[in-house]
Amino acid sequence: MSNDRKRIINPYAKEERKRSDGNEKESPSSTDPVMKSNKETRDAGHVGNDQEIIHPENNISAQASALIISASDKAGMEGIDRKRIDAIILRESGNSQYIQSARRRDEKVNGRILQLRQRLKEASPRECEATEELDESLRGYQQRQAIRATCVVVDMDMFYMACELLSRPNLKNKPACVGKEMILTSNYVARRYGVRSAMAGFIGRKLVKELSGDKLKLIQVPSNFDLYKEKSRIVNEVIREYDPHHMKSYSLDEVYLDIGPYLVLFLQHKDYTHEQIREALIIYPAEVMRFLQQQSSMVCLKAADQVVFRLRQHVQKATGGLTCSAGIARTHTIAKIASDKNKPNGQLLVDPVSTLAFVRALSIRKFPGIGRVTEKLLQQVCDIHTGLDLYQKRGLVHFLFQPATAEFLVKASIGCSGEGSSFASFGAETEGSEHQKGISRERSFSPESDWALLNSRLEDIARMLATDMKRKSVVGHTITLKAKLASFDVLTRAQSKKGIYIQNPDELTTIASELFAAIRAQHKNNHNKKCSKDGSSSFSIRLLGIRCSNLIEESSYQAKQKGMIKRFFTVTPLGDNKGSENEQNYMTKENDEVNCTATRKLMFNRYAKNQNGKEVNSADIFSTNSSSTKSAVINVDSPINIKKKIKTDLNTQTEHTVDTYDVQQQQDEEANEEHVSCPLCNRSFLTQNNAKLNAHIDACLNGDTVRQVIREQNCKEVPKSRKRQRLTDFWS
DNA sequence: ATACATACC
DNA sequence: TACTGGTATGTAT
Repeated sequence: MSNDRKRIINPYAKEERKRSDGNEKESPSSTDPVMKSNKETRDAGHVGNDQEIIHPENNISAQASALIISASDKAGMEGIDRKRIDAIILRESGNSQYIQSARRRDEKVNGRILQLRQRLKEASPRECEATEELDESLRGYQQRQAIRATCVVVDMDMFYMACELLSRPNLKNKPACVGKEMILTSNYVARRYGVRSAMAGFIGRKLVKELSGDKLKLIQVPSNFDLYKEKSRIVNEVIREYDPHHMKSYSLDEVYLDIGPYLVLFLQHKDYTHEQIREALIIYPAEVMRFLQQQSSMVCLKAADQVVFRLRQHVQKATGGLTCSAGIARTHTIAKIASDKNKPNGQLLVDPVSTLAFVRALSIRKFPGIGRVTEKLLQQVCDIHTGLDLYQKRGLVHFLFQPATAEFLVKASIGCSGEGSSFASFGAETEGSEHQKGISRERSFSPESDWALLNSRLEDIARMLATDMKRKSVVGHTITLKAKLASFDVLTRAQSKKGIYIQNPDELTTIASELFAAIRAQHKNNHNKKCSKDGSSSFSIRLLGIRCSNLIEESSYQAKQKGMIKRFFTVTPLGDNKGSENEQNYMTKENDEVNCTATRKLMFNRYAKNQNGKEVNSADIFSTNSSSTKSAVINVDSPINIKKKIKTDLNTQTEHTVDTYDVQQQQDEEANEEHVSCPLCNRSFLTQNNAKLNAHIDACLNGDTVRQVIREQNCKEVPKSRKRQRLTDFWS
């Protein structure tokens, strides 16, 4: 295990850059303490009850640490005068709303720190020890580790900026960045002045101006995402040749892949050119794992390093000169960390046997998933700063943090985090847990309090989101509205209704508006209570966003919908009240207001009458053979929505009874040849115009039929509104 | 189920 | 002159 323990450090990179961040110092023995007795590490696992690990925030950097973006942890920012930069940032931030909000957030984190310290104080040393059970599971993780380093992360160097530099090479030696109000990325000259991504533009300008003694000015190039997308597409295309099977782009400038299969062909056929390997790779090589295990470790490492070096050259050539950096390791997490080590235009291979030593030497902030806050908590509560600290105090971490968090942290400390995307389970993991959990759109603007204007912005956002959802063919169950006040406080409000999934922009808008109104109401209410004098403080908003989560495939929802509609109508009207288990889900909730079963029976009878007793497959009714009408089906209401409308009708029947059937619409339909009849009212429709049919069914369910059903049910006349009202009006 | 927090680029 | 983004996911209750 120890003979070929060797870390290949960037044998091909042009420049070996000096590092002063202390992460390169010789790491502790890499013999595996998880495997041996953990006696000596146990002692370090508990921070003494009365040990003072509080660092009073007297210096600027500490004060700034959680407040501002002052990462020196970024490539190209080593050895800069961080203190001076932080001081300028703090000063320039002044007392803006933003910085005040950041302070409030930071105070909350400090509160958490105190809370955790208190828990720690009350704990017995015993509780903070690593349990045998924990170490047992860690051994399990380690044993399941991939043996070969085949995971690769390719990260483009200062991507947006580099794209711009292609056409503006003169900016290379001046401090420059992409982005106006918000800096997206900066070049390496600007980074020396502390200018980095996610920094406000005016801060960046001030930094350069001041730190250059007023000699230089930050050049800000507006972003051009079309260009970046195009370059990104080229990069993806190149990288796909190295791993067509699991290559995945994480963002415009980051790609994950596994070169295991490529290595097999590379090693099996030494005479193959890249083109030949690429062709052969389309058929997944069998027994990749076994083959690579049979090769010596050294051979695999060399080959991997060589292949990735070629890949990077390939990318550079194909993009007209964009450089990238890469990490190669046993897991994608380690590869990701490694990709940053020799940036720019470099690569780092972490030998599997050196992985432990590698992660132990890392500052915890380097681990993807440990950000500003977690770093602060770990540092100030547990005195944990490095991967080694994290490992040694794993018992403490388990005691203090939620199980999921603790597991993540401890796995990170032994280099096993994100192991799901390691080669062995890459495919399965990414297929299985790949599905997106949510999708959202949000937009910032200058603080605005005009209600109508805000709502029109909300509608725009809903439309954008609906477009995205349609493109991805997903429908969402939970709708969340997010609003950021002028004070930068963020309020959210969510809603989800059983069995209902949304994609349609109008429905999205409706729900979002309702949620927004609720937020406003609550906010005004709160504010009125606080300021007894006058509650007229305006509700000023600087950001609106909508998010859909609990996503499912559009097609599966369609299938479900069809099934539901069919069941809704085909359940025997004489059956008992219980129905199928599905039906019960949909039917029970509103029994108080409406006798749903009775309603359903009546509607079924109507339906059956119209069909002359012949059973009709609802799928035949609600979809046509046209392939471009996919979306229309979504608009067909689920039973619960129908009931909601019935309920609404009942509640507001006197002034709000709806007749959505449009004369013009009817004429349009009559002018055409091919017709299909509505299952409820028997009116006929174009088969091609699915949207109209669905709109009609919707309207029909809302209007005539339901009204009649209710009338029959209630045995009394429901006054009919003379006024025509469109469906959309009904909803607003 | 939902409000809020954290992280990423 | 102005004056801090957008998207996704996890945690706490």
